[in-house]
Amino acid sequence: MDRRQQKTRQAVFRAFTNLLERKSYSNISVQEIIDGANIGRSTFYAHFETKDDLLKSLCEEIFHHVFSDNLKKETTHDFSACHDDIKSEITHILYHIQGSKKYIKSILSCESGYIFMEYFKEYLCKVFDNKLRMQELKIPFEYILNHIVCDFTETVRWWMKNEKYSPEDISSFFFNTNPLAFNKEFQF
Amino acid sequence: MDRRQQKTRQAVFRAFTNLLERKSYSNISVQEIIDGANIGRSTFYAHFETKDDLLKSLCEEIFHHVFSDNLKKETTHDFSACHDDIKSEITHILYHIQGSKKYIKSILSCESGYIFMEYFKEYLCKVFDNKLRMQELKIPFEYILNHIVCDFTETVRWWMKNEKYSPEDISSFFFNTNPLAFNKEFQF
DNA sequence: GCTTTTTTGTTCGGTAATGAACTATTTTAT
DNA sequence: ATAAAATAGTTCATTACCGAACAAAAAAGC
Repeated sequence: MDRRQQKTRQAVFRAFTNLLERKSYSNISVQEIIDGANIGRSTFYAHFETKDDLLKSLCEEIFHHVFSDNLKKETTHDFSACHDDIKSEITHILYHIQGSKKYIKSILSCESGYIFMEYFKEYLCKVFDNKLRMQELKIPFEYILNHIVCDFTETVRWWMKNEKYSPEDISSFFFNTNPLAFNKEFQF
Repeated sequence: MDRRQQKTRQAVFRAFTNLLERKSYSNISVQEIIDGANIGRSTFYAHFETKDDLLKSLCEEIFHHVFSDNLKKETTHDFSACHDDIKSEITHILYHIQGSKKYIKSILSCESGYIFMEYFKEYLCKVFDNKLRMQELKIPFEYILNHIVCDFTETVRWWMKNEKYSPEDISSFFFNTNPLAFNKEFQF
């Protein structure tokens, strides 16, 4: 991507998250973002259609960073290594989330958090989809998937407000409260 | 000035001074500055002819900031207020120098310091020129002017290495070691 | 010495940013 | 309720930035 576009995008994202730290999403005007990013009016609209579009783009930027390795791995379909170490993969994701902490915390601090959570779940569905055990279950697979995904997103939201824990800690909490979903020995 | 030019200039100045903190002026390549500023090659040369030109521009930027109020005041030729409170004017300049401390320290840290000092003296000559008492002196006026200017620049250089002093402190040191030059009662 | 690599400085067609002007919509104030 | 002010979103001619390619000089390696 052109260096100028990259700079503009980053400037807008930075201005936007800085504003989100101080005021809620709906109270932020496009003009404030433009001023904060120190760009021209038409430049903003060349990149983003609306404020909602900006939020969506920022979420996608974050997810692309957080899940980049995982989604790449999925395309290779390395089925043998697919099920072997889910926990380390989750820990890995949590490390990336820790790296994007500043952005995520800003977004989660107000109404925009809802949008973020919904997009987050979409991505997580792809990640967990073929990680869960495939045995026939007494409970519908979609229910289990939704259960795990929601649990994970809420875990992350909680983590962002309780920063004293490491990715390993969080990973441990998550797997200890969901032993059955990833364990082939048991069944729901 | 166009917003893009402003950004580019600031990016180059920032990259340049960051480099000056880590390595000496002559060991810094134009390419390093370009990379640090994250701009295109041709963009750098659209702003600055050479590395020396960049240094000169940075000095001028600093002096414009440090002396902006004083040079403005001079154009008005407010002769009555001109001689009345030199000390507060010097203190004011020292406050501005304190504000540009980061840049100045970087430049002074190596060979580029020599260039800075020479430009600095040029500006200071204009400031002190009509501040010194105009009586006929046993010593040539130009000698006194050079004496004061050099003393002040060296004072600033010393200050940049001994940051524990306030502008008021430095101003006091300076005037206490040069009582005669500004005092109408005495003569060299 | 010589070759190779790095750095410097220039050129230019293509692209993104600019800002001012404009309309339309929403907020705020009175 | 209505006027005024702020915000949203569009358009377009102008300008700065980009990057790749180029030649030339300097530095480094052998």
